[in-house]
Amino acid sequence: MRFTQDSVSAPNKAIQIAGNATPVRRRMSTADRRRQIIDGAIQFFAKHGLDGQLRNLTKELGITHALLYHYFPTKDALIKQVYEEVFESRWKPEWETLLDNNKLSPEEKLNAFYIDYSGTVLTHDLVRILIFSGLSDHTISDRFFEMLRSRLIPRLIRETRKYCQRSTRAKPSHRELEHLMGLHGGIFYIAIRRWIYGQAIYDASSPNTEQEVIRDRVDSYLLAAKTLFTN
Amino acid sequence: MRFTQDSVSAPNKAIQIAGNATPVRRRMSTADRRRQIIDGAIQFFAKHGLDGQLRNLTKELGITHALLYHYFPTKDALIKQVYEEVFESRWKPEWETLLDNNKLSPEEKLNAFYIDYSGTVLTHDLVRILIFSGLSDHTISDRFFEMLRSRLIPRLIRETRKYCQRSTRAKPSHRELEHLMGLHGGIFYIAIRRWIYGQAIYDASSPNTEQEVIRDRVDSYLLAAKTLFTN
DNA sequence: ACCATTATTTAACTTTTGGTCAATAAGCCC
DNA sequence: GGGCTTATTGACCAAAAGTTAAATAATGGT
Repeated sequence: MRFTQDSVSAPNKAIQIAGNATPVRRRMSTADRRRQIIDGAIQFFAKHGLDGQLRNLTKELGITHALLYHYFPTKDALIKQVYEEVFESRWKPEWETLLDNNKLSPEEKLNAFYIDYSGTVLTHDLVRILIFSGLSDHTISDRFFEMLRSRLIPRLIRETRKYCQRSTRAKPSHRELEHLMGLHGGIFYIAIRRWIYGQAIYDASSPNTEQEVIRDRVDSYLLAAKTLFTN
Repeated sequence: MRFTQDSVSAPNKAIQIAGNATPVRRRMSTADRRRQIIDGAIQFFAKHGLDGQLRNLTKELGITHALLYHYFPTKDALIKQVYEEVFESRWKPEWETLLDNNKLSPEEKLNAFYIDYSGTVLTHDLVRILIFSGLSDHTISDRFFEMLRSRLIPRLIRETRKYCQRSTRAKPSHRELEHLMGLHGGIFYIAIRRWIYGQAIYDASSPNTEQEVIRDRVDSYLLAAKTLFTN
């Protein structure tokens, strides 16, 4: 009886040899292996930083580090690919349509947006890689923040004004922007504490605490905006 | 005419040979050289991370990397020293006495505290090293946050309650703490944008904008606290 | 069942980098 | 000015880590 890797339990997962048995050389399709490497690299670099050693990464993947060079000419190329994947893929255009939806109130929009944003962007891999990037060259963090600035911030300001019943369409003032940054940073700080400082923020008891926290943040923001910017 | 380094413009600054002339071997006192190395290391590690190469650090200082080992037995020893200097030395006990001062109103205290905190803690070197530490082992960030948690947070909560005219002395609720974290994170985010993302936040026009921003943050926080926690 | 393709590995090379040590010479004291 | 102390250097080592090249062996097609 022959054991091809395909007939085994884990169909197309990495081999992850526990240390014994079937040191069979597994041959994946280029696309699959590439995919696997990138996914592994994302987690790996998010965890150990961009200085993480390729030999360790490939060990986790169950391949030789030399194989990496069959798929990526250099470490930097791999890192660049990781950047692309992590950021390009997680930006949701729906956020913009959500914030433009006329059927919803400003507070509903802001709450919904930040809850979803927190779930998809403020994630272990993305936040850490974002920070790693920020600490070295700013290329990624710049690009990411630029998306924020051009796509989201204007809409968030607009909704804030709507909430305050201000009808102006003037360019956002420095003060308005900073007030928003206060909210944004307050929410981002949740991710910092969790993924950078490694704090366990919420007691396991209530699973939806994060949403409640975000709601409080958003409500506080709007409330304060009203007194800061009304009349 | 002989050119001893002393007779030259920069009296006790590093040599920083531009590439030519007087490759004179300069001999400093142990204390001075040590000081210079530590100061340089703080900036260097803050900029390039703890993985920065000693040879580059010493090149900036104008010395050989071997000399470093005359002052510090190992790279870790140097890093540890950097930690000590940056963190141990910048914590102000005055913050606690300020927040305990009965002559001041809660809003005055919070404003004064966060403005000073921002000026001494939320600084290029400290913030970046803090984040670098958080990304690798949490030893430093843990220690730092613990100071915050035990010394400052209780006082900040107390003042917030005082502002809301709540007389309870109960253990801060999760919600109260998170509300405070919203403020704290909002202010920390100023530092993130500036020192991690490398953004130029304030227009050069008004030099005291940061204080105004912080004031707005604090005021918003207190305002929202009133409606969140009153009655 | 065999062949051609190419994914994968083995083994090497090179550069980087923390660390050591004997030799050198700057500054101080007499 | 001569000599002592020790700050400073140049040369070197070994391990770590990126990169390359040739050999090996799955896999798919015929």
